[in-house]
Amino acid sequence: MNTASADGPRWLTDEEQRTWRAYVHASTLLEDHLDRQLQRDAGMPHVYYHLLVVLSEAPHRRLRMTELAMRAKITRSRLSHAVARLEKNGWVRREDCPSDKRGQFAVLTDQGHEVLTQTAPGHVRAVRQAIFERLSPQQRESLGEIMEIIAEGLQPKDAGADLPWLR
Amino acid sequence: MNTASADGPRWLTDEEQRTWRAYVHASTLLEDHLDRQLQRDAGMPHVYYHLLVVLSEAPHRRLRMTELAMRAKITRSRLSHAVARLEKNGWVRREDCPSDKRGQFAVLTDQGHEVLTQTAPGHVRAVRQAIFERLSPQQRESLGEIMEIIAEGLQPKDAGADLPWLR
DNA sequence: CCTTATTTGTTCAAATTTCAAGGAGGGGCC
DNA sequence: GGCCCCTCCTTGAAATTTGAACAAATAAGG
Repeated sequence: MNTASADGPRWLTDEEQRTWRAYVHASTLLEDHLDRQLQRDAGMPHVYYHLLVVLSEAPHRRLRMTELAMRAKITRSRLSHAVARLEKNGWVRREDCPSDKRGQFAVLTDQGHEVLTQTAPGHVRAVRQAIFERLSPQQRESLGEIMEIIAEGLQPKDAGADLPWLR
Repeated sequence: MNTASADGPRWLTDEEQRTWRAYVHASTLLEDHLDRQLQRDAGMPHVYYHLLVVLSEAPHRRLRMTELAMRAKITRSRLSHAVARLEKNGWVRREDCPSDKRGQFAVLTDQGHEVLTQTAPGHVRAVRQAIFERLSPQQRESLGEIMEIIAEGLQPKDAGADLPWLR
């Protein structure tokens, strides 16, 4: 007595309920945990750290603002503020785009790269301790598959042109 | 050439790397998605909505602030601000605790309960579409187990007395 | 060329979150 | 009672995020 009503607002089964609750708790605690760990050791929240990571993997460690926003799954507005803050820290630099006068590149500075290499081990350790060390091989595999499915569903995988999820 | 170095900063395997990235993307997109859905349909972000849900499940729809903070996995400070906001909306009311003059109860008002029943179906639909509809039965089961493990690891399950994770 | 959309990135104000105190009450102990 | 320590919750300021609005530049069509 919990599942469906013809077409009405189907509820969640008890197990789905439990699963959803567990997800919310885990993701809340984890993001909190990482934010604190990184704020303490790297002086920035997880989102900012992730921006540096994405930049570090890009060719010449630089990316157009919009591209960076897409890869980090955040809005352009949020990115503008974030980059402004990271720029003050000297970890990122802005550069004009020659071919498009509207465009801006976000560039990871040497200093930014340095912070990354200094703090990456600690961050990785935190992630490993929180997740991988606790899961069986099958669970590790499942988690990856599941998260890719969820992410794909929330983001038009054929995006690039239209990005309704980018506001 | 990616796993370990005796005791040094072990990295993540390529697969762990992919999994972690997928997790970050999925959780970011999902939280964003739900925040927008609820902000639009219920006039509040997901965290606030969750507070109302937790209250609605408590006896007499009331909980001590600290207890509510623990169940919602947020800090007391954050909760104070949140309840102040929900109070302005008329969805939550504060009440003094008779037995402990320091204590406060957060009580879900009828109005708050009304908002919840009105918006719950939409929220549930969003969750179902984003997660359960896309996963196989095995995956649904795995997800629950995995998230419970992660949550448990991040939160001293025998807590109640000491809550270092609560700042 | 000109006009009209679209895209790019920023900015402002409001909302939310974090972090460091702080006020007040409770409880143990002498 | 008096003292000390801990808990409960709030507060204020700074940091971050959101959402709407905007200027500039580009693209598209005629």
